[in-house]
Amino acid sequence: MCAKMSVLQGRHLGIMTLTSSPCELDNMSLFQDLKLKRRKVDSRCSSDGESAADTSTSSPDNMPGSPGCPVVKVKTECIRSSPSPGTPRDTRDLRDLRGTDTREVTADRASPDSVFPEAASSRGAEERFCTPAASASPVSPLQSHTNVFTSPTPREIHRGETPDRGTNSHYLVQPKEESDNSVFDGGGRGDGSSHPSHRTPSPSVNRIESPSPGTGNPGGGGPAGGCGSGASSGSGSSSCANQQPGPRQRAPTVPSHILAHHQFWSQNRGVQGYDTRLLNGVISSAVNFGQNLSSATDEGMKPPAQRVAPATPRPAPSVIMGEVGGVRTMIWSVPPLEPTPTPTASWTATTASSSTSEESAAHVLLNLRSEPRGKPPGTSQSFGPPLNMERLWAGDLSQLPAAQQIQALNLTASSSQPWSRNGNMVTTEAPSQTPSAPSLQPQEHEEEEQPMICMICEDKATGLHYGIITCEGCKGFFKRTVQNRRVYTCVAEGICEITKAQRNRCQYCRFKKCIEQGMVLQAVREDRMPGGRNSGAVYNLYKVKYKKHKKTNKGMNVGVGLGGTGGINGSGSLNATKGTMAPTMLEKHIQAAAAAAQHNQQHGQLAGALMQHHKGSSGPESQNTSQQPASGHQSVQGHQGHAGHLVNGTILKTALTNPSEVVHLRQRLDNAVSSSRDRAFPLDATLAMIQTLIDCDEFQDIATLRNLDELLDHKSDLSEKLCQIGDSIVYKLVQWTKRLPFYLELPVEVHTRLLTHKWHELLVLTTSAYQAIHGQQKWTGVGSDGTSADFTEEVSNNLCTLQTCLTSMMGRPITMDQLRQDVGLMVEKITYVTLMFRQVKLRMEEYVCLKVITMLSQARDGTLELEQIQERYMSCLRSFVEHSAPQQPGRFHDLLVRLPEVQSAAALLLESKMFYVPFLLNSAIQR
DNA sequence: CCTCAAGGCCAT
DNA sequence: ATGGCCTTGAGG
Repeated sequence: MCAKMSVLQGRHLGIMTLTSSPCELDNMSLFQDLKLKRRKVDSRCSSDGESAADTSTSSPDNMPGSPGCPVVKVKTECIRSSPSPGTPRDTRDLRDLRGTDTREVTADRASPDSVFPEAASSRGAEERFCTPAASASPVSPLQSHTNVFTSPTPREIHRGETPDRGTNSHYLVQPKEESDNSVFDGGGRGDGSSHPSHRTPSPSVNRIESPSPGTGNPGGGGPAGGCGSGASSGSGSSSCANQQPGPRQRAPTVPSHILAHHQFWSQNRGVQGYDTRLLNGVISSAVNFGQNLSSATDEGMKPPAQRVAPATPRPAPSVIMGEVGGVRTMIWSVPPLEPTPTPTASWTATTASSSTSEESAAHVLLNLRSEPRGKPPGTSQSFGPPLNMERLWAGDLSQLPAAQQIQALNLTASSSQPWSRNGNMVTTEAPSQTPSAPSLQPQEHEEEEQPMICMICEDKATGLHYGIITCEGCKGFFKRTVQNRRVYTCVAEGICEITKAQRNRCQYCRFKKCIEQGMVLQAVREDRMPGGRNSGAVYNLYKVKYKKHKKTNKGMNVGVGLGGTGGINGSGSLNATKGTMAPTMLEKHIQAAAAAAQHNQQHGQLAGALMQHHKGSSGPESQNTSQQPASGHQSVQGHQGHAGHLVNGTILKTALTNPSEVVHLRQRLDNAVSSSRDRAFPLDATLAMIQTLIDCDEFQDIATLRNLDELLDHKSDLSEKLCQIGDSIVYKLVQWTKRLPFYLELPVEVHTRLLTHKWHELLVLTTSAYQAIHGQQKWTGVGSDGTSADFTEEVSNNLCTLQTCLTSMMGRPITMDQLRQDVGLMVEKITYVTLMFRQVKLRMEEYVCLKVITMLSQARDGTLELEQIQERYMSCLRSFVEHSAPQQPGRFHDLLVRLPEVQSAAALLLESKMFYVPFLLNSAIQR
C-alpha cells in the first residue's frame, strides 16, 4: 500500500483536510506537496516495466539539460512511439535526476549554474523562454516550482499499477520534473546571426545535397517514421516567467482544514476553486475507499456536516487552481497588497467578511458583475480575452477570436493580405509591435521579392504557414503546440510583447498571438502526413488566398463554406469542430446515429424557441452531424488488442470484488472481440445494466436540495449555506461515482478526473432531467410541445422560483431585473434543456445512460478503457431505446444530440458560478 | 516539372 | 524547446 497518500486525510469529501502538512503552508504548497509525495511514492512502486521504461527510454531530447527554469514540466508519452534513432547529444546523463524530487535536488544547490556551469555559459544570445530578463539573481527553485504547477493531462496517464488497489494496473500520473534545458541552453539560433532561412524564389538553391544523416529513407519522413525529438515531447506545460512572484508568504497559523476549506470557498475565483475542491474531495473519498473498503459506506463517508464559517480570511497568495478543460494548471501569484475588493466576484472576502452586508450578500449570491474570466484583477489594460488552452484542446474553439479564425480563411480585401495585416490589424493584444519594423505593403509590387515579415514576431518569414505568413520558428512553435496539445501559462498578464528577440520568453503569449493573428489550428495535420496538399477545405482556402494574392492582389471574397469552422459557435459544446482532433466516441455515435436518422426534425421547434431568445446560439445538432475533422484520420482502436487484457485476470478480479459487474465485463470482452457498435445488445443485459444505474443514481437526492428549508432561513449565515450546498454537491456526486457499476474498472485517478471535468455537466443533466421528469406535475398547464410560449413561460416560472428562493436565502428582495441580468441566460439555457428532455419524454432509463455517457465522454484524452465503458452504455442505451420505442428509430440519435446542449448549459453554469441555481429550481418542485 | 505548405530531423 | 533546413507530395 505504498500509495497511501497519507497527506490526504480528508475525513469526508467536504473538507480538504491535509493534516500532514504544517498548517502554515498555503494551499499551493499543500497541493504541491501532495503531488510530489505522490510521485515519489509512485516511483518507488513502479516495479513494473512501464513506468520504469517511461523514465529510462525517454528521448534524449527530453533529458534535462540545465536546471533552474521556473517551469515544472510534465513529460508525456511519445506520440509516435518509435525510438529516436539518434544518440544523445548531451553527454551528461541526468537521468538520475529523474524520478526524484526535483525540488529536493534543486533546493540544495546554491545556484543553478553552479551545478552545470557550462550550461549557463552556453546561453544563446536570444533569451529562451522562462528566463527572466534580469536573471542575475536566480530564483529559488522551490519558489520557482510554485509559480506554476501543471498536472499531467489525461494523455499522460499511463497504464501501470494501482498500488492502493493492489491491482496490476495503474494510471498513475508521473510528472517528470526536469530542469529545462531550454532555458539556459545555448540554442538561440534565432539570434539573427544565423543564416536567414528565407526561402529564395528559386527552389533549386535550397535543394542541394544533404543526404539526411539520420534517416536517409524518404519514407522515414512519413507517418511511420521515427519519433524525432520534435515529436517526442508530449503535451507538457510550461510558462513564461517574465515576472516572478515574490517569496512565499508565510501564512498565519490557521488550522489547516479550516484554511483549506475557507480557501476553497472564499479565495478561489469561482469555478476553478470549485473544481479543485471537488477534485480534492474526490481524491479524499477515493483514498478512503481504497484504504478502508469497509468503512467507505459508513463512518468515513458521512455527508458533510455544517461547518463554521471561516474566520478572517488571511491575505494569502492568490492561487488559481484547478482545471476547466483538460489540464489542471495552478498559478500562484501574489495578490495585490492593498485590500482592494476587486469586483472579480468570487466567494472571496465577501463571503466571509462581508456577509453581514446585504449588498455583499447579494453580491455573493448573484456573483454580480464579474469580470471576464481570467482577467487579472487590477488590470485595466485592454487586451484580448484570455486563452484557455485546456478548453481549446478540449475542442472549445469559442474562445478563439472567431472573426480572426475566419479571417484567416476569408479573403476580404482589407484583411486578406498578410503583409499588411501585420501592421494594420487591430488586435487588442500586443498592440504595437516594434514600429520600426518595416511593414511591407504588397500593393503593386508584390512580385518583388522583398523579405516577408512574420506576422507573429516580425522575423523573416518563409511563407504561408497554417494560414498566415510566419517565420520558421513560429511555424514550428505553432505546430508543436497544436500537435502536442501543449498548455502554456503566462505568469504575467497575458500581454507579453512578441518580437523576434522576445518570442521565446512567453509561450502563452506567443501562441495567443498566433491564434489572434489567424493561424489555423486545423491546418496542423493530425495524421502528420507530410507534403502534399490537403484536399480539405482548410488548405484549399488559403491556397487560394496565397495564389490570388500573388496573382492579382485584388480584393476578393472567397466564400468560406468551411465546415471546419463550425466549431466557432460560442457554445463550446461537443459540436465544436475538433479540427485535427479525432472525434470522440460520443461524436462518432452521434454521427452514426445521425446518418440513420437524418430525417428526424422533431426538435427544431424547440430550438427555434430558444433561438428567439438567443440569436447566435446555434443548435448543436445542426452542425455536429455534418462535420468531420479536417483530416479524416481516425485512429482505429484495436479492440482485439485489449481482449487479452480483459481476459487476463480482470474478470476474475472483478468477480471477487464486484460480482455484479462480471456481466458487464463479459459484455465488454465480447465487445472487444467483435465490434459492439454493430451488435445488438441483449435486452436482459440492457435492462440489468440500466437498473443498476437507476439503483445507484438516487435521482431526487442528487437533483434537489434536501434541506432547502434550512437554507431558506435567512438568519443563518449565507456563506455557510453556500458551503453546505457545495459540500452536498461534492458528496452526492462522489457517492454516485462510487456506486457506479464500473467504479472498480477504473483507477481512482480516472474517476477523479472524470468528475473534475464533468461535474457541471452532470449537475445540469441531472437537474434538468429531474425537472423534465418530475416537474410536470407542477406546471401542468404546459403542453410541452416545445413552443416558444412554453419556453417563455417556463423561464418565467423558473425565475420566479429562483427569485423567491434567493430572496428568502438572503433575507432581502431581489428584483427580477437583477435576476434576469445575472442568471437569465443560464436559467433560460437550463430551462431549454429541461424542455428538450420533456419534449422527448425522457425516461429515467435513458437519463441514467446519458449521465454515464456524459461522464465518460472526454474530448480526446479519453483512454480506451473509458471509451469502451462508454461504448457499453451507448449500446445499452441504444438497445433500450430500440426496444422501448421501436416506433422512434431516431430516438437514440435524438437523445445523444441533446448532450451538447447540456454541455452548453453547463458552461453557463460554470461561468455564472451559481451552481446552486438548478437545485433551487428543483427544490421548488418538491415543495 | 514546379510550387509550396505540410511534417521531420537534428544541432543548438 | 527551438528553429533552420530538409523531405514530402498533392495540385497546378
